[in-house]
Amino acid sequence: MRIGELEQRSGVPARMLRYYEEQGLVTPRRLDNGYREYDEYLVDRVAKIRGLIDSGIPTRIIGNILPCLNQPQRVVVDDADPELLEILRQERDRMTHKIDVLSQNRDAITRYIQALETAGSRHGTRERQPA
Amino acid sequence: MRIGELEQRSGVPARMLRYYEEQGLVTPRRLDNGYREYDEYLVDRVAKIRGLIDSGIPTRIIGNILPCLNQPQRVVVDDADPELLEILRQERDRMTHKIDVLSQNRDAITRYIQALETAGSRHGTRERQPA
DNA sequence: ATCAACCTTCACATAAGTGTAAAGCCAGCA
DNA sequence: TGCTGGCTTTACACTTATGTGAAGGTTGAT
Repeated sequence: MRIGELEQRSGVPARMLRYYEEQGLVTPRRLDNGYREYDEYLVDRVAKIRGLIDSGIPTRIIGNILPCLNQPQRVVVDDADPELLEILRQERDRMTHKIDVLSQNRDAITRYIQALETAGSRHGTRERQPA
Repeated sequence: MRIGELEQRSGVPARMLRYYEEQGLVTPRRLDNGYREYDEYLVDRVAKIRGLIDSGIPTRIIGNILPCLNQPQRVVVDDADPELLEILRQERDRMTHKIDVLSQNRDAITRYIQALETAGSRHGTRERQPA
């Protein structure tokens, strides 16, 4: 598909898709006329990239972990580059840490919201009911 | 405590502490001589701020959720600003989303690492043993 | 007096976008 | 045939967020 369709289907603006290509995160084939041609699986791929960037993973790192996310569960490289392996382990640990931080803080926010809601309803304020 | 001690104890460089103050995330009292004076609980606070920024939460948002993290579990505002409440709910949901994205991708990385390790050991490569 | 820790301020750096102009491609249609 | 409109291309510049470096000055302890 071309860039416009991918924009529609992935929700990622064409402008960003070109930017991500510049950053080496996606490298679509080119048609004879120079237009970018994207494979089907890239719809999910670019959504995933968005999520990762949004979660504080820099593009430089995302480039490294992309091979882990191959749609057509492709060949794991025969012999592992030990440097890459170490990068992956580090990044896995960093992600675990982010998950912990986010969980803790989300829970704190949740408790705070509940306290506010309780306080609000005690005052007769209109609040959404628990489901 | 002064900025140097906070730098030591929180691991956040003094330069950044001043920057976060500029962004309105911490507002230490001032001594007569103009030096910043930080309360004890800010040691944890600034570490939390670091974690949140690192997890892709912009400072503008962090400013909003800081009240949720009060050390001396302070007064929940008597009447809830419904706008703030909505911001909090949105941010809670966004954080949940980030957690999901990170978890999924971390698991994919973990599987990939294991595949690499297996492939490596099959080739006689030296690898760390499972504990 | 000297020296480290602190102050402000201005400037620079990097990442991740975002705007947009000027041109190329192509399908439909008079 | 040639025009029009929509999609696509590159290229250059601008913006915002998050820092970082360093100059030049003040404070306080020894």
